[in-house]
Amino acid sequence: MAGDTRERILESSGELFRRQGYMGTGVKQIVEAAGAPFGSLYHFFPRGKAELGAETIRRSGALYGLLFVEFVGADVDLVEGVRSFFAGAAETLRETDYADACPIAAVALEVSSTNEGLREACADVFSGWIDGGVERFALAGIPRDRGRSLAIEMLAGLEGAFVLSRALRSTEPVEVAGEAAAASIDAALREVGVSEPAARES
Amino acid sequence: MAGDTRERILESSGELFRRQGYMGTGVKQIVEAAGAPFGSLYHFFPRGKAELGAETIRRSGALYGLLFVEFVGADVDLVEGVRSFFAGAAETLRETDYADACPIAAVALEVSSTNEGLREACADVFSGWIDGGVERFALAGIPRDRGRSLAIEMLAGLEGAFVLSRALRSTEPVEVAGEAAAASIDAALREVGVSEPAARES
DNA sequence: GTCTATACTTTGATAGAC
DNA sequence: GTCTATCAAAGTATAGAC
Repeated sequence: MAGDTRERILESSGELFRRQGYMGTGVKQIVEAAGAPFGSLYHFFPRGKAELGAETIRRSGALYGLLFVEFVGADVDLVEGVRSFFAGAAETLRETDYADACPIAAVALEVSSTNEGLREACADVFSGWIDGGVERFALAGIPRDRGRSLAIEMLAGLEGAFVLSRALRSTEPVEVAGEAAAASIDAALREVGVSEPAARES
Repeated sequence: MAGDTRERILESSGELFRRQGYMGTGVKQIVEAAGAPFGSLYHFFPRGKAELGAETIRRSGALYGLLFVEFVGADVDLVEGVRSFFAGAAETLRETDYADACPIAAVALEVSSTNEGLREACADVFSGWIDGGVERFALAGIPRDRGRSLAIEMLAGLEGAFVLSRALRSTEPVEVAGEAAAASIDAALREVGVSEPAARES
């Protein structure tokens, strides 16, 4: 089908950026992993690595956002959903030998001070994730200003835990961060006056 | 004095790795920033960039650990010390145009799956930071097993907030993470039965 | 022992054959 | 339109002058 190799290139670059970052991944490595001829990259992405990088960040970011919705949909208990999301992240780390964590964090840290275009792409992804969290928390009755702090706290805990877990080769940080996030959300629900979290949502 | 250029090289590589990561920083850029002749690098670090990288990680990590002790020493209130540490991190971000955050996180994410030697160096630094946190918390009466979770939670919050703050060019995540860490530590102190946190420590 | 000039490899990118 | 062969530049590392 048309656009197939283009999609495979984006998929490969996503996996490689996640593991090695932007600067640590060569375009030759990307096309090889995608099983695509070298020239295809510049056919589909005329502006080269920078264009591919920006699109990869936005695509990977959107997909990861969907993963969160899958675990913490409007139909499941918020706190339990968050718990299972972090548990799933820990499981993925174990299964991939601590390679697959956040799809864009490595790139974000590399480029934030050196490549404005890619930095913006990362910022847009993070902003979208935060907004998504705010909306989900609002469904559970948490006001948006409180929800924003909560979403940032949860996301920061997850991102930092990924850094630690990958370096330490242990899921402990992700597990600890998951419990912390669950506790904070639970506390916020109580503040708002939801004694039984599930009640309001079902 | 002897060893001066060697120290300057380590200092420059530390600053550059912090901003651009390991793969994004060339050895030529390092010696230029250090004002050192190119050959000096291989004189002081015969095994090249990898050796320099490992030593830079351990040195930068140790220095950053000292910074934490400076803010959260045994003589200051634990919760207030943590608050001021995060506030100082936010101030540094603003002052450096969101460049100076964690000295090793960018490197850690890049190398954890591709360079075992550097990954180990990062893991040792993170472990040292966590242990330092556990000890400081123990001084405040928090049991070591609880203190370990607390230290990991605080560090993960900080690291993740750095990722977000640099990409978003906003100190909001670091401020939110600081409040969250302070709240968790405060809660842990209450669990342990310290109604007035400062009392036990002074 | 310090450093400059050079070697070798890999990188991102392109021109042009099909 | 798809891809192979090649280029210029930047990367790390080394050899050898002083």
